[in-house]
Amino acid sequence: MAATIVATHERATAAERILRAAGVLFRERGYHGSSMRTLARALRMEAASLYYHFRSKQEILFAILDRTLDDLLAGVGRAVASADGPEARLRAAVRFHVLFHTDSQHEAFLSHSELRSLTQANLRLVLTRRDEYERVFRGLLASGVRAGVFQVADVRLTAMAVLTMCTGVATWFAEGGRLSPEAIADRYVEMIMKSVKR
Amino acid sequence: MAATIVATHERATAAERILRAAGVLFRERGYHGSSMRTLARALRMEAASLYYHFRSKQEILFAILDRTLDDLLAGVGRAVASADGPEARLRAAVRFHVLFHTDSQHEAFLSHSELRSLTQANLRLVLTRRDEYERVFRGLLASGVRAGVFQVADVRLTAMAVLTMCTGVATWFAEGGRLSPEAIADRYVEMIMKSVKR
DNA sequence: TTACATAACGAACGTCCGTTAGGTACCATG
DNA sequence: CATGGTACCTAACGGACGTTCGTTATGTAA
Repeated sequence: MAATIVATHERATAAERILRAAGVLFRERGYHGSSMRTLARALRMEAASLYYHFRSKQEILFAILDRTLDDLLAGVGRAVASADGPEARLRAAVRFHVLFHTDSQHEAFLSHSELRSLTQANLRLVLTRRDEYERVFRGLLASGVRAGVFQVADVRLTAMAVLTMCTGVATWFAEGGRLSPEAIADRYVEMIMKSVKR
Repeated sequence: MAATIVATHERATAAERILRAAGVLFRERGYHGSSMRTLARALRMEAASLYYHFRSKQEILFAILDRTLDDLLAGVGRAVASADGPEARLRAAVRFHVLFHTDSQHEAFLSHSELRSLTQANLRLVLTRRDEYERVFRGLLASGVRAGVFQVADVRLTAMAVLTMCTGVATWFAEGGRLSPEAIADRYVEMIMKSVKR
């Protein structure tokens, strides 16, 4: 999962190391609260050197969100394809969504909290694909309702509720905490399935 | 609800008008993305004049979060006191929580997204009271489990799931949108009760 | 050896930042 | 009518910001 940004290895390219560090920094202090000098310091380089790899600070933020959406869309596609029937598919999609938010915690958090720091053009690009992602969940809920296995008052609202609930995991999850990502995912799946089942 | 920050009236004090405008601005551009000059412009004054009412930019942020927590704690207290039994109490608390996040959308959003912009001392103060708020929901869930009306695998995790799900409303709610705050609250209450009931 | 690519550097640019100092109208009250 | 607080103003401070510049060190292929 989250294969596009590898980076934890030392053999990652400079651009990947920059994106990884920027993800952590932006998440901790926010986009406007982080300076190119601080980011450079974390990477043991000078601020000017960052401009060899990226044209601007904005481009770094956009690259993070863009890759995150790549991973989200590819991941949910794989999850849905791996299962049969609305119930199993929703389970797989929710499970993926939660695990993604523990796995790529920083980047996932940014995808929601720093949309406001994108230029209008970049925001449009990101929102279009985020919509696409949300449509997957609306589709799963709707087909479950049609099949008579789900009962939800409002597909659109339920999809938002499910997504924001799981997305919230990125705001409080702590590595090495009481519950493992898998345990959290399992319990979230159960809570959600109980809520949407007929 | 949310009576502490009145302000929509023209008869609000200058300090209240500043907090109200700062809430909107910080939410739109973030704390570090908003300057005292921009805030002043929105209020048709000069940046220096803000310092007559507040000692610093940080004090403005803290005042917003502090008042928001006042309102949250007082509101959930009233909600819980207005009902009898774990089920009715949880319903009332959830309903309040959702309505608060549509009502005081900007301030509520900040209470989660701009914690990172607080000084350490201010953060400690805010987190202590946020913990207190979360404990209310954990308490409601636990007493429902003890009474045999709820069945949840993990009280702590379920409380976080419920809270972040409702909190998320502040991220997407739009005034004059498809659903009224009351309709959203009602449906959220139903989804949650269905998920936690035995 | 020549030629070019890669990846970094330190210094400087103009701009904006949060904040402070000092001044000035406008009141209400003596 | 004088006084003093209230609520704002203009001007300025030092510092940090994103970014650009010219330069350098190293590697690699012809």
